[in-house]
Amino acid sequence: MKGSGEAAKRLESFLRSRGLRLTRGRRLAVEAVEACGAHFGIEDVDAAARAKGLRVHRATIYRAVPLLVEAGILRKVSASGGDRGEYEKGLGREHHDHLLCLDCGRSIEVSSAAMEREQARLCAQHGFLAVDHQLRIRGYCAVCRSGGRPRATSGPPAPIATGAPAGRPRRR
Amino acid sequence: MKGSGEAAKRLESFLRSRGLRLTRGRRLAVEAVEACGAHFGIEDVDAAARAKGLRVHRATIYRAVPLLVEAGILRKVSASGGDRGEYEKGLGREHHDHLLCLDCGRSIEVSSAAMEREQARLCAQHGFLAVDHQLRIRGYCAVCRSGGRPRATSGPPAPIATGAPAGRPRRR
DNA sequence: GACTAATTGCGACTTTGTCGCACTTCCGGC
DNA sequence: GCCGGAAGTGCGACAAAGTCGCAATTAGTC
Repeated sequence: MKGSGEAAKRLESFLRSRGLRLTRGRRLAVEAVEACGAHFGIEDVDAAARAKGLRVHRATIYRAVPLLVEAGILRKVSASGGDRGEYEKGLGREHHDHLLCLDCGRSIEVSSAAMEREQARLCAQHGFLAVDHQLRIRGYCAVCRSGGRPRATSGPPAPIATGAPAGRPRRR
Repeated sequence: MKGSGEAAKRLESFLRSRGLRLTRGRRLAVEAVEACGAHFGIEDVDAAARAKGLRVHRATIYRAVPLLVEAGILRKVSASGGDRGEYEKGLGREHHDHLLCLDCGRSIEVSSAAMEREQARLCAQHGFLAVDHQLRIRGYCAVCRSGGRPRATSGPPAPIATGAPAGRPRRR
């Protein structure tokens, strides 16, 4: 329950550097985010806040999250389908890509120096200045391929996850 | 205006193989898609259909498009921000990745065998069976970097595009 | 041509996200 | 410590993107 330290500090200095205010809403947003799993959407942050008894309005979260991204506390990703806005914590974690299992919904994080190099080469070749990038490979994970696990189809979404809160797969 | 041939044929055999029907709605959806640019959303398909005087309901398009994806006629991508569902034609075009310019909004298609190889290696290493993948690098294109073009910020979205219909950038 | 299950059209509804605006709170100055 | 003004919040209304149930229609089959 303590560890918000770093993120909070980062937020504060970011806000200061931009002449923005460190407010209750923004602090609570960070707290709520801390309580989220590996990948989450804004609705999850909202839910986490509510679960912790923090009173912040949805609109405030929507307004705070982009700041957290700018501050480097969060990263915007589209780990799953890529439809709704999704985020992951970005502090103290190096860049990684995602292998997304279409069966159990799990998302495996991987990273490859060779890949990074190749991307850099591609960019250079096109005179493109990269800011960030995102690779998502969809397919079937080793566990599901060997059929050793309950499928997402018909049944609970397979509890084993990168660390997500509880239920990402729900949609309506 | 003629060329729907291939896609239509593909759709037909796909539907047949799945015991689904080749209906008016699905045919019109393909036609409308043909009229779209390189990257488009479902609303664009709808608009294209309307523009061609084809009467298809939005819901029908929403139902048809996933089939077109399954049939390999379309590919789902999140070329731009990655928020709303976006698609591109997938027929007869080999896989490519996207360099997305944050300034002019253009999306440059690139492909790299080395990258594909590295991805395959990564998957193998994790026992992951890839179905498809998507790499998106965001940053600034050569044109914008040299400052030679009107910026998206304040002003029309830079007409030079990968071939998109007309107005993707609009939101609300 | 008749039959039947798949599909469509339609509108209502949900979800996700944004906006304007009055009220509150932060924070630098005194 | 208190003040003042601007930044930020809460709120509800709204917009866009998607989905759903259902009656009417239609593609295929016999």
